Amino acid sequence: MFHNRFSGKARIIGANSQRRPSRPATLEDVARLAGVHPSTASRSLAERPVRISSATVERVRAAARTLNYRRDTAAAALRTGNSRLIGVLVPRLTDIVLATMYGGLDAEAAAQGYGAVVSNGLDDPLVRTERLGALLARRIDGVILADARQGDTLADELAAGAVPYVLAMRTLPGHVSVSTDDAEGGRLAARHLLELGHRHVGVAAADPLASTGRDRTAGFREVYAAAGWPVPDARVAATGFGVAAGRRAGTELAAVEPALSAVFTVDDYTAVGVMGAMRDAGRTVGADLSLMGYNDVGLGAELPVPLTSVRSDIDSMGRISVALLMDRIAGREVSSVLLPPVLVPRSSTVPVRPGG
Amino acid sequence: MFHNRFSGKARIIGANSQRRPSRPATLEDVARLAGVHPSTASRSLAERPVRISSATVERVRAAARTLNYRRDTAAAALRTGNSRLIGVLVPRLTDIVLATMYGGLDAEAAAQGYGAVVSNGLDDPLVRTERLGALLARRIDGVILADARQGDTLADELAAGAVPYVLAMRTLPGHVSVSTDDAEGGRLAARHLLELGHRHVGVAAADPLASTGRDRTAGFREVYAAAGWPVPDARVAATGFGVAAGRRAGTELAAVEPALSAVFTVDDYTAVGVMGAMRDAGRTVGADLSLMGYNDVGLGAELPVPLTSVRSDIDSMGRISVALLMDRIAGREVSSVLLPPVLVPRSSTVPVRPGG
DNA sequence: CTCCTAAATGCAATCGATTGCGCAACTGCC
DNA sequence: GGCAGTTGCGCAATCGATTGCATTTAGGAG
Repeated sequence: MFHNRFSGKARIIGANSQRRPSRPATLEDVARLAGVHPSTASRSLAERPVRISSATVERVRAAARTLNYRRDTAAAALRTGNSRLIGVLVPRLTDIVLATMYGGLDAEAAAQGYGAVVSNGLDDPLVRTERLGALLARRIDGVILADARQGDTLADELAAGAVPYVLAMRTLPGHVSVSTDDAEGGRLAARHLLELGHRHVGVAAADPLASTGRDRTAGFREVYAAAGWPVPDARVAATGFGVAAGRRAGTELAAVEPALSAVFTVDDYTAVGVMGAMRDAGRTVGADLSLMGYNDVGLGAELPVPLTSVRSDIDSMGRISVALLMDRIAGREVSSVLLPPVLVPRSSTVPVRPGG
Repeated sequence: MFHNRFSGKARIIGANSQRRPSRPATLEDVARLAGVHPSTASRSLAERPVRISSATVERVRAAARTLNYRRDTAAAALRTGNSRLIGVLVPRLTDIVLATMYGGLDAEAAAQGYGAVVSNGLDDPLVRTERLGALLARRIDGVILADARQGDTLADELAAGAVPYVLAMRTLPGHVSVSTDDAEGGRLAARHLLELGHRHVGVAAADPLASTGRDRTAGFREVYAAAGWPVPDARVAATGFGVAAGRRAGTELAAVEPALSAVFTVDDYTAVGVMGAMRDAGRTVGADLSLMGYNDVGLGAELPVPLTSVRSDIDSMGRISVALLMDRIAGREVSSVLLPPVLVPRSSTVPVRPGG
């Protein structure tokens, strides 16, 4: 909560007021100006007017233009039952991957004449439920759930309810979702490190209840196990997503004996945290330690030691989520979509040292 | 635009449909169950019911609870003229500073019973106008403009219009805003580098049309000029915000002769780009080059060479913006707020080398 | 010139919540 | 017991856009 608005040393400068002029034009104003009945005006303003002479359509549209008319979405929503709003639930927008996805999502929604409302669920069940409730109260036409976790009941509640939805980013069995092929991404990472000769490796698995963390880790371990070098639980640190969590994971993994020659982190930001911890432990990424990230956020390439990562088209993920949701709103059948991952090798991964 | 939804190698898996059950309860349903008139039910459900017996209030609220009633915001908006929605315009949410601000903003808005709708303006006048139009069509109760730039007419249009607004993050003369004291932040940075003995320094100024970039740069140069070591334009690279822009700035600044001993970057992300370019130019941050950022995003501390930065309470900035906007919506006079910046020294800044 | 059909438009109800006004019942006071 | 003032609640209008149905107009056929 926010109590003392001006706590600390925040300074207040200047002052200002603002005038509040006339009300916006209504459909009736437009109709009057065009000399027709409001219903005719309404039909003329439809995307594809039916049974209205083109002359009238033009006259009405001209009137609307001169009056700077904009349809009142609240009134339209009340009448039609469609708010042309979609709700989006993410863990946190400060995660650049989610923010990128939301960028694509927002643009696509706007292109379809929809608005998007995002809320940070903070991976907290109470907050999530509360926020979803607020979205539902707005008679949202659909929901994109980007913060699903295993054991999550919210998705099931949505499935049982009246509101169309799709999952994004993270999957959940039995629900339609748009995500990257995380298991395959994990395999790509594993093959890359194997090719460099790494046998004794660790994983910073972030959140095992999120399909992203779980599947990337699973794909990675699967390949290593098949190659005869299984990765035991002791070398998998599941501390959560984010820089701070990565630091904890790095600290855990730095303590493994004998020392790991490479670490796969299921998220670039988390990888930065791992990097920090490893530095403090005296390891040098790109020299005596190979480090991989995931998602290829723009920043990784500019790090002092550029970070090897696995990339997917996250912007498209947002756009496709919207497209799928639109299909669902229209009552069409939809199927889950998996986006292909691509390995992006950089200098943070190097061949294993003799004896590593 | 989004054309071929399943371009590339995206895979489609499974299939799923969703049932669409009964409509949500209306106020009339609640009234009927409670045995009162809808108007009475409406009054009973108000935050502070007036002229209604407490017994009736209880009965109505119980009915609402059992029916799982949620007020239809579209209908309420139509009747009252208040949508209880605020619009937010940012350059891009992938900027973690903006995303952080939005986090605070969103939480505070929710606490006040409002919803927030964000749009990415992309610093593109056309996109911004279009998006703001879409927000206005939703009869937004207010706007928080976080992407103001010098010469911007959008803010003036808002001031002339009927919709209350406040600027956030960036300031503009004559408009109420909530921002950090950027000039002071620039001065803090300058004093820090001066104390370390740096005389021959450069600035990565990002976007000079954004008050953040401009004021931080100005404050910095002001202190250096006063100390007798003015920073000429040739040592100020204004290439924009972001990692890629930072790389361009870094390339420019790396070419300065004689070599700079320190660089102040007005944004942490941009600083990462500068870092990358400097690495490629053979410079080592924290050794033969001191580098400063701004905003202190969580990541800076975990970089291989932890980044010295200037921090402000960005989350509060979002919350205060909402509080000010609420005041304005209520017709109260409001004043701009400046948040104090704090220097956070880390190892990317070191004393100047002899002869530097 | 009349009749029929189709095209163009008007009429009025409707979505769900809010609120000014009015009526009835009740309280308190002299 | 009567009157003023209060309290609790119902009535009906209203916000702005949409849409099924009715009505008018135009055009073509016979």
